[in-house]
Formats: sequence, structure tokens, C-alpha cells
Amino acid sequence: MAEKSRILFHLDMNSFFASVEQAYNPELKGKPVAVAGNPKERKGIIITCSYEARAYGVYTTMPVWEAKRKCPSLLLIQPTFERYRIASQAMFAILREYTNLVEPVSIDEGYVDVSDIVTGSDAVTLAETIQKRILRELDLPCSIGIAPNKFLAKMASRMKKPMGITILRRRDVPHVLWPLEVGEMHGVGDKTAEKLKEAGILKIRDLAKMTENQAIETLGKHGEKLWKRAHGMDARPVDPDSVFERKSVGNSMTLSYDETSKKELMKHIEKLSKKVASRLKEKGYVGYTVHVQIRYYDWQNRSKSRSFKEPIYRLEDIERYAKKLFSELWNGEPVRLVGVTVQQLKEPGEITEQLTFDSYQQVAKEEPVRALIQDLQKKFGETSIRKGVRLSKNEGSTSSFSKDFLNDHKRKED
DNA sequence: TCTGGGGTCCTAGGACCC
DNA sequence: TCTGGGGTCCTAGGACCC
Repeated sequence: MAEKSRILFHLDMNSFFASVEQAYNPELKGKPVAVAGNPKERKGIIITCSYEARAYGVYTTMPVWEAKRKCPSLLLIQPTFERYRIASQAMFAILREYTNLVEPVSIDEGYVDVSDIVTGSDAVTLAETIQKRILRELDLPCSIGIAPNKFLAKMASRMKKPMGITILRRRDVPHVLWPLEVGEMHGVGDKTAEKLKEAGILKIRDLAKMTENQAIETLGKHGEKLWKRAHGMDARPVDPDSVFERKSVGNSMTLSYDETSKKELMKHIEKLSKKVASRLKEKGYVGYTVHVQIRYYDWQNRSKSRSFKEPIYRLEDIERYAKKLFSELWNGEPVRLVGVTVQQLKEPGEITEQLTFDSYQQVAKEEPVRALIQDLQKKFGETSIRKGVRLSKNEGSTSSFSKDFLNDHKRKED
């Protein structure tokens, strides 16, 4: 069955964190800049770097000491996520001026379905307009891929960077996509590339020339998906709501050194539980599963989780269960990283909006639902809860940001 | 002197139910 | 006196992405 013909953009901000820092501090423009964690705390890896830094061979995930060796003049900046979040919202606000069919994928990229607002020949013009606006109003560069589906748009957007606009049609797939290494496909990481290599599959062309069943025999269900993409097929819709359907909230930390003291580890679990609890509250979510992760000194990962009938959202509960799970999981060996996550999230609106007023009152008598509702009433007011307003959905989706807005924040910080 | 922190999706085995 | 098959939930682990 033929897919309905669509025109999608994939917009990808170029070296986003570093570009935001350069927009805040124009003296950094034209220089090798890297946003990186603190090297003293063993978190010293490059998170993003400017194109000037890339010219020296610096790339994301490279340890800072190595980056410094490759580029002695590298300017290192600690990340300020608040800035990135504001810039991101401003960017998405611009996209939503054109259509509501905007799907954020991460802080710095998203899909836009422009099928209903442009015809084929106007798509490039619209992409240019958007790209210029983001540069002019936010001082940030981006690349845009234009294609009939998400996969091709994603592949297209990274073909020209920075400030590129690339069209990738189905008919371009054999001569543009097929010559690429299979590892360059979105969705193929090291492990999958290695498996494919063992099967003699090196180029995307080789994958496309397999039969679909051969791809499935080699990689399972993942193989079916990749095989279709190698043929330029991808029916996933652009879903503006996906951003509101969060599945988990978690925090983890790599420790400054491998830790063996149970007391210290428990302190870390407490800290992480606090962060998770406060983020859950902020977003207005409750969860039903608590999940604890340990990464040992030798990079072995272990995890343990438990599900509950009652919603989990209070700090005491998260902390108590996380500690219990950690104690059951830990084998006493040195720990490199610990993490706490709450999964199986629901918005309280989803719980209350199904209830009539009577059953609302009845359920509200029960712990811990009653405490939950009381907490939320304090924060949002009784009516919004009773009406089942989807609280987090109303946050920050329509505000308009501009360069002035960014500058206001800049001044505040100064 | 290696490898952050935020996530999503998939797989696979066992429990449990009909 | 022998044990099907489908469906769902739970849990652990892995691959991948930015």
C-alpha cells in the first residue's frame, strides 16, 4: 500500500549548546569552544563543541584531557541547561507559528509536517525563511532536511551542516543513501553495524539488496525496520503530543571515584530521590514503578525495579523504595554510577478526569490519592484538578520567545 | 588516562489468567 | 493419570539516540 505523500522537515540545531553559548557571549564566535562536564569529577567529556573545535578533531563524548591535547586553545564552558531550555522553547515557538504539527524529538531537534501549508516547490522557500528567522531572531544556526518521511528528513538534515537545507526524495535514495556506510543510518549503532558487517553488509545498498526476511533473520524486528528505511520507507506520523507522553523521570550520577561505602552510596540515593521527586512534582506526574541502576567500576550495569498498585510521587516513598532496591541489588563491589528512576508515569489529570464528582470524593478519601490531590490543590487550585486539566500540557507551549528575551536573561545573569 | 546524563524502545522469560 | 495456546503484566538487560 502506498504511503500518502507528505512533506516533512527535520530541523536540527547545529552544535546547539556551543552555539547558544556563542549567542550569549559573541566573543566566543569563531573560536574553538566546547561545552563539557567538570574534568576534576571524572565527568570531563565533551558534550558539544563548535565547528572551529571540530576542525581540530574534537568531538562529542571525547574526554576533556584528550580534547585539550588535540586543541590546546580549546575554550571550555560548563553547561547551563536553563539557557538551552529557553533557546529551545524559542525555536519551537517559531516553528509553531507556521503549523501545530511540530514534534520535538529532543532539546535541539524536531519534525514539522508542512504538507498542508506548502506545495512541493514552496517547501524550500519555507525552510529558508525558518532558517533565516532562527538565525536572525535567536542568533542560532540550524540545518533542515526536507523529505516525504521522518527517516529521510532526518538523514537529509545532517548531510549539510551548518546552515544546510537538503532535499531527499524517494527517488534519490539509490544514489544518495545507498553509497553510505550502514553505520551512518539513523538507528544503526556500533553493535548493529558489527552484526551487519559479520553478515557481509557494509553499505546501505547491501542492506537494501538483502531480502526483507534475510534482514529479519540477521537483526530480528529491528532488521525489518532498517530494511524498510534502507528503501526510503517510513510511515511514522509527526505527533505533536508525543512530547507530553513521558514514560519515565530519572536522575543518575557518575561518582567522583568508585565508591564502596554503603553509607555514602545511600546518601547519593537520597540526593537522586530528591531530584526525581521534585521533577515529578514540577511536571505534575505520578508513577507506579521505582527503578534503581548501578554501574560497577568495570562498567557492568545492573538494575532492579518494583511496581506498585498505588501511585508513587512522594519523596519518602521514592527514597524508601530506592534504598531498599539498592540494598537488594548491590553486591558490595565498587560503584561507578547510581541512578533512580520513576517509571509508568501518569498525569494526575488522567486519573481524576475519569472520575465523576462522587467517585472523586470517594477516591479522595483514600491514601495516598488524597494526599496527592491535596498537594496539587495547593499548587494549582482546586478547580483545575477537578476539571482534570492536563497540567503539564499547558506549560510553556505558546509563549513567544525572541532574541530580546534571551538578552533579558543574559542581562539578569550578568 | 577512556567512556555524562537524559531518555525511548525492544526482547525474553516467568507468573498468571482464561 | 496430562497439559494447548493466547494475552497481559512484571522484571532485567541491552541497543540506540541526542
